Amino acid sequence: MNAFDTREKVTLADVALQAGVSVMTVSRVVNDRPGVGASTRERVRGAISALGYRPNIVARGLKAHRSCTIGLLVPDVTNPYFPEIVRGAEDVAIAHGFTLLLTNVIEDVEREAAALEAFEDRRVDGVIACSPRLSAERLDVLLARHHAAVIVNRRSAPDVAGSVRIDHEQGMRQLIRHLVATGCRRLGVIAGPSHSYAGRERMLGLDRETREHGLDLPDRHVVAEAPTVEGGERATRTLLTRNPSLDALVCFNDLVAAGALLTLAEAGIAVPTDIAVVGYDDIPFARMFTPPLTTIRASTYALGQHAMTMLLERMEGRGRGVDIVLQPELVVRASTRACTDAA
Amino acid sequence: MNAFDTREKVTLADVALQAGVSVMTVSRVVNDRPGVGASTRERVRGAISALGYRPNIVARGLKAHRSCTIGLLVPDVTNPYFPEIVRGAEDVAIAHGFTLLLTNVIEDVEREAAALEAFEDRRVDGVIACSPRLSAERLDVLLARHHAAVIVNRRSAPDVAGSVRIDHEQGMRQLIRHLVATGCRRLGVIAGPSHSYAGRERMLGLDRETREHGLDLPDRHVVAEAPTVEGGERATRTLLTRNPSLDALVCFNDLVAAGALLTLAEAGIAVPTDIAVVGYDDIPFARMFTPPLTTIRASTYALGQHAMTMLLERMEGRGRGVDIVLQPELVVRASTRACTDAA
DNA sequence: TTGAAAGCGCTAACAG
DNA sequence: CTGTTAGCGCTTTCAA
Repeated sequence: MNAFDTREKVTLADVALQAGVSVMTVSRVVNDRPGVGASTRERVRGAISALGYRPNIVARGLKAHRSCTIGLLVPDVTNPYFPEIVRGAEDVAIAHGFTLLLTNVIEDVEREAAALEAFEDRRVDGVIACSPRLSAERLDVLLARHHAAVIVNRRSAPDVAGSVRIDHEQGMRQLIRHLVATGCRRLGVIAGPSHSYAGRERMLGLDRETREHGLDLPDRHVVAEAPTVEGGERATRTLLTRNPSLDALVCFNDLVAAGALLTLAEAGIAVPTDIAVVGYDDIPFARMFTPPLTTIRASTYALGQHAMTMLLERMEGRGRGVDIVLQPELVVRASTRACTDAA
Repeated sequence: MNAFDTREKVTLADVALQAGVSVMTVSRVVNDRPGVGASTRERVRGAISALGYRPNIVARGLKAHRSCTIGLLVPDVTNPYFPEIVRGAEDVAIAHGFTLLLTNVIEDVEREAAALEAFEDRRVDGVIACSPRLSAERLDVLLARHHAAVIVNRRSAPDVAGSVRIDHEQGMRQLIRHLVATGCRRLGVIAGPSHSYAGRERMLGLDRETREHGLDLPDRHVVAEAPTVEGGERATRTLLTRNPSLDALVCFNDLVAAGALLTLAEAGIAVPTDIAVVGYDDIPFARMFTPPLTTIRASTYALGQHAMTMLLERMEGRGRGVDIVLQPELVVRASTRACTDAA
C-alpha cells in the first residue's frame, strides 16, 4: 500500500470534516439538492474530489429500502441463446441506473432455487428468471417473495410475475410444416429437459401439427436429453440405432442440432439428402454449421429488453399481469431439403 | 397482494417480538452462535420459519464492511470465449458464498471505466477484469480503489492487481510455425482492437516468429478490426482486395475467423486449398465451422477458476503479486493444410 | 442556509 | 444464557 492507495473508503463524515461542514450539507451537495450556499457547495465539492469520495450505494439503499440491483437468473451463459437476452436486459437496466446480479444455474433446479433465495437475501429490487426449470408451485413461492419478477420463456400467475415469451407452439408448427412441405414423413425428435416449459410448448405444437398432417409419431421416435451439443450427440446415436429409417430430426435447440450434425457427419449420413435436421433458437452460429441450420428465430435481444422494461414497470407497481408473446420466424437453410411442390 | 404475499420484509426485530426475546438472541440463532439455551433456540427457530425471515445481507455487510459480492467485468458475453470464464469464476465464487455482479462493457472503454466505478459504489469485495481495454494508467487508478483485483489476459502492477493470462506470444508462434510447416508463406493478418493487450502480445509473437522464418509481413497485409464475425467479414474483403495472392489468414480470434470463412465461401475461395485460415481461442463452435477451424486452445474455464481463486486469496491479503501464465495448445483442424515435410 | 437527531437491519462488545 | 448500547454510512425530519 503506498501513498496513492485509495482503498480505505472515504465517508461522508470524512468529507464533512475536511470541508468544515456537517454531513447533511455534504449529502445535499452529493445529491444535488437545494439548500446549500454557492460558496459552501464549492468548498464541499473541493473536499469530495480531494478525498476521492464516492457515495456508498449499499448504505443509501439500506435506508431507502432499495438496492438498485436486479437479479438475473440464467440456465447457462455458455449456451449462446442466453447472452443475447442478458445484453438486452442489461442495456435497459444500466440506462435506468441498475446493476445486474447474474447467476448461472447450469440447468440445475436446486441451484435455481438457491439463486432466487440468494437474490432475496441481497434485497434485489426485482428478478428476471430465464427459462426456469423449477415446478410452477416452487417457482411461484420463491418469486412471490420478491418485490417484482418477470419470467422469460414461460407463463406465470400475473400477480406473481410478468412474462415475456416466444410463441413456441407456432414456432414448432412452422418447422413441421416446412419439413412436411419438403417431403419428410418419418420424424425423430430430440426433446429437451422434461421440466422445460418451452420444451412442452414445442411438443404441443409438434403433436398438433403432425396430427393435422396425419403423421405418425411413435414414442420410440422421441428421446429426451440435456440441451447441449453432447446431449444432441448422445440422442442422435440412440435415435438412429432404434430407428434407422428416419428422414428428419427435430432438435430441441440449435446446440442439440449441432450435436446431431456432428454425429451424422461421423456416421457418414448426408444432411439433408438422407436426413433433414432442424434446430430452434437461431443462435449466431447456426448459419455457420455444416450444413447451415434451418431453425426458428426470435429476437432474444428484444426478449431481454422487454423483460427488463416490464420488470421496471412492475417495480413501480404499474403494468401488472402483462404477458408479452413474441412471434418467431422460420429461417430456412441448407440442413433441410429444398421445397418441393408436393405439399 | 394476498395473504400469502411475503414481499414485506421481515426483520430481526419482528422475529424477536414474535419469539419474545431480544434481537441479539435472534441474531445468535441465525448465525448459529453459542450462548442461547436449547429451548429459546427452538422458539426462535419457530418464529423464523413462521415469519419466513431471511437475513438482510446488505445490512450485515454495512456493519462488516463487506458485501459478499464480486464484480466481474467482461468485454462481451456474446463472444463465446467469455461465458466459460464466467462459469469458472462463478463456480468458485458461489462455493465461497459470493455472488457475481456481472457487467458487459461491449468493448467500450468508457463503459469499462463506468463499470469499475459502479462496482466501487456498491462496495464489492473484489473485482475481476477480463481483457480490459483501458490504458494501463487509467486501469491502475481505477483498480487501486478496490480492495482486491485480478486482471485476466493482461499483466498489471502486482500491488494493484494479480493477473491470470495465457501466453499469447507462444500461442501465436505455434500458429505461425504450423502455417509455415504446411507451406504458407504470404500471411494476411486480421488484428484485433488496438488497445487489446492480448492482441499486442499476439502481434509480438507473430513478428518474432515470422522474422525467424524469414517471412515478409508488409503493412498492407495487416488490418485491424472489431473482434466480431462482422469485423472478420469486413477485414477479409479489405485484405483480399489489397492482396489477392495471400495463402493464409491469421485471425485475431475465432469469431473473426468465422467471418473470414463466411466471406471466403461467398467469394468461392477454397479453404485451405487456396488460402488457409487460423483463429484463436478455440470457442466451442470452432470445431463445427466449415471447414473446422485450426486454432489455439487454452482452458478458459480454468482461467476463470484461477482468477477467482487468486482474487479470494488477495481479498484475504495473501498471494500478492502472483501472475499465473497458462500455456495454450495448438488445435489442428481442416482449415489449414495437412502437414508437408517441407518444413 | 445549515445542522442535530433518529433510524434503516444488523452485529461486536460489553453488561447483567 | 440473555440483553443493552453503540455504530456501520447514509438520508429523512425537524429545529435553529
